[in-house]
Amino acid sequence: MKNSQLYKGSLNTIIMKLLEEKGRMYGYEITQKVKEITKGELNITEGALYPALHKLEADGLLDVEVEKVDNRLRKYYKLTEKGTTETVNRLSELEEFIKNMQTIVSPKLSY
Amino acid sequence: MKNSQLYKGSLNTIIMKLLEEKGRMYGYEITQKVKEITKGELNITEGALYPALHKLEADGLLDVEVEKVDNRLRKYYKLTEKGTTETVNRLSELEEFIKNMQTIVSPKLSY
DNA sequence: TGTTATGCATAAGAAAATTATGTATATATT
DNA sequence: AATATATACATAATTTTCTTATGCATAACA
Repeated sequence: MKNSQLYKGSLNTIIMKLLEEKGRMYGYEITQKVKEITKGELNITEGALYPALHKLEADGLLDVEVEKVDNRLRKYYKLTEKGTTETVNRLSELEEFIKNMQTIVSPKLSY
Repeated sequence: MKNSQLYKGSLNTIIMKLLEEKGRMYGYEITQKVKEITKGELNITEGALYPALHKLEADGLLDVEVEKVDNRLRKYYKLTEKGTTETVNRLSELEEFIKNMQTIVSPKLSY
């Protein structure tokens, strides 16, 4: 999704967090939202996004609702109950991950 | 390297940062250091570590010195000049990444 | 009328990891 | 003495995740 490979593995967490916040979103909306939040730094490609959404759905973490807006198709995704539970876990993992990476970058008095 | 897939893509940066700090380290030492820093949360597997070290060396970012300690082989790695320069870039990318992920997790007043 | 934006999708390939082995020495345990 | 754990390296097969390229279709803008 970007030149920096650091974002590898974080796409699912990003999607789930946004859905937790927004309630429901469609694919293209997610790419635009992330671009906005990161001030253009992170551009999620369709080749990464859509397979990710399909997998999350197949795993029972997301539900889909298809709607037609302005004669164009939109697939709205939202978290299932299972997905909501899983999001809590993912987010605490993310916080731990960030803490650990910060410790590695700026070791302070830790080691 | 762990159950959480978030660490995917961060291994090279971790290695380079540790080498920048320590001067030189050998593979096994890196795994132990990371385990210590992250309080057991991040366990770098050999299958990830050694190919990563070999690639960094092949790319001219690391140099190796082989030593025998206690009748056991050790391969000490250190940053080349090119590697040191590249580490600066990687670390600023990491900081940007962390900032972006924090914004996504806790949106504050940003959007 | 051609480009950009919106909106979805998949297929081929690359990159980076996991999992499973393999070799070898040193130390601790039973 | 035998066995398990720790130290220290390595690679091969497979999987996960992403990039790059391509495809279809409508809307808006220049």
